[in-house]
Amino acid sequence: MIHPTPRLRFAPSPTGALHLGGARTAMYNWALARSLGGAFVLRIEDTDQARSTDESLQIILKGLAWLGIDWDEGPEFDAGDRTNGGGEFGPYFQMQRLDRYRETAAQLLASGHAYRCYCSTERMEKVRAEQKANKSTFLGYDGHCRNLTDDERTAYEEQGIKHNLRFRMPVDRVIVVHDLIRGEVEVNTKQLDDWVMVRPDGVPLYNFACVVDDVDMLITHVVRGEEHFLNGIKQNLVFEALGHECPEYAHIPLILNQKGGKLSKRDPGVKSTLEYRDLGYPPEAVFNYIALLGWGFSADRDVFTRDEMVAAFKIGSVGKAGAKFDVTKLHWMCGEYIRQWSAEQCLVRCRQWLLSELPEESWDKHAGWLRNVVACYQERVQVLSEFPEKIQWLLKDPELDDAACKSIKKRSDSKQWFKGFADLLETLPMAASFPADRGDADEAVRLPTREGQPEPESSFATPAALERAARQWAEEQEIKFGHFVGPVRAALTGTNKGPGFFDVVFLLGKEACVRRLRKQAEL
RNA sequence: GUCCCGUUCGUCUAGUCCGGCCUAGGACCCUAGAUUUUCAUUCUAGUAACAGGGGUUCAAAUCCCCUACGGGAUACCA
Repeated sequence: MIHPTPRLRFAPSPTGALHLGGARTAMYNWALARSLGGAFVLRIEDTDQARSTDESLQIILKGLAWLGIDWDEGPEFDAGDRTNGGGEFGPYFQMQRLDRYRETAAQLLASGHAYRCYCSTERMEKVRAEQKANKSTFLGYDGHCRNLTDDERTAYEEQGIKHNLRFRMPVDRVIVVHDLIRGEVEVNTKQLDDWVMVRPDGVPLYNFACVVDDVDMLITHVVRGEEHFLNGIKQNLVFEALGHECPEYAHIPLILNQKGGKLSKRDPGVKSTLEYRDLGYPPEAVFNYIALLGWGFSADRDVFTRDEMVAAFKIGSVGKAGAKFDVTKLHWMCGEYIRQWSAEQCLVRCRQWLLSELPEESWDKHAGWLRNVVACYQERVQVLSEFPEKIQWLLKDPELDDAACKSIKKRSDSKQWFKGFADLLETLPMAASFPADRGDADEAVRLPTREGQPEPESSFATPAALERAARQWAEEQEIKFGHFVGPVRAALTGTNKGPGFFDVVFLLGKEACVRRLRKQAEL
């Protein structure tokens, strides 16, 4: 048997956000395509005209691009570093493929696989209600128009009644499908009704359009959510009616919310993909996390790159059970990625969150200082949107929080220390405070200060120089260094958390340190 | 109602296909300790699971059956 080029597709309908479940489906398709050396196609299923919007389309495209899921064929999209889309099997919007559906529908009508149905929505509702009332084991179309005579059809037409097209399902036939995840599953067509392929207005419905496109686009593998499992059976029969072989199917379980229920927009922590972007989640981390929902990279590793995932990905090893979404682990994963970056990389990534608090010009003017600020918080944040709040104390004199007040009150000598330490700082060649020009103070110093690193040389007081001066002073004053740091940090930063004490003093600069110490000394 | 799928630490999972290497491994969370000027990071240690019941077998998390529970489907949505 000839093995065709693997071609996979993700086929979203642009009727809303790309939530993480959809993103994961796209990712599994993408990963399988990449690992097989095949093509990844993005097809837009916009036949539900009432709900499809261009806005949703853009959200989906941006969401995929943000996660680094690139497509070989599909809508064209400029992702900055590359252009996705295009391709010779287009158009990739279903509403632009109506001719193909029309042709194929005519073919199926002619071959008897489809028939015209004149039943009204009202009648269908009534049939359905009766079936429920009778506790029927079968719910669905009753086949009213399945065997209409020509005369009956003509009569309907003459009354001006529009028809839709239904697929004639085989009666009582067992369909065996081989699913890459579920294995062999048997379904009896008794469960399925004659479903609608084409609406009265000529617009096709999902199960029909999907097959026509999968045939035309030479799709070889279909990876999608398990809510489509039964659709797979219906589609199977359309492929058969059309004389084509079925693609391989893989139905992946859904992502569940923390309670084990279906993911919905109301669930906390379960948002549209772009919301994660806007909250400063690193895309690599989100990618990594959702890959893990239903799949294991290896027995002892959870953190891996896109390339590593592609190399390791096997669709058959995706689990059959639904996975619950755990925001806490996502957050841990984010922190893990942020810590992997160099300080410089982190700075660039943080740009928008820093500039939300700072004048644009400070990006260049205080480049070194910002680099050091970011570096000090790199191991203290999990999402980048934490930055604005974290750096407030550097920008304006802080209100003291409870822990800070407590820390100051704990030592009866606090206020004397503030005054004395302020006096000391005034004698040192310290860098100025933001927004004043700090000269090249930040050029030589690379924060955070770590044990054992060589001491930088600078005409300014470095954290190491500050520490020497402070320790010596404390010794002369017979102050226990450990006692002194807590209250002073509180006075300087307004809290008892944060970077190393001398990094704090260094970053804050002379004027602000002295001002805050004297202010607290007098309260 | 009917049909399909599932169920390993609180959570994500490894192991299940081809029963013995499983006194069930890793990660998140939590707890304790170490390091530290705080917080964080880092490191060490600890708690914690084969849904229940029957079989088959010398041997079952792994195979079979039943029950319970969960998810999905049952649209002129996708």
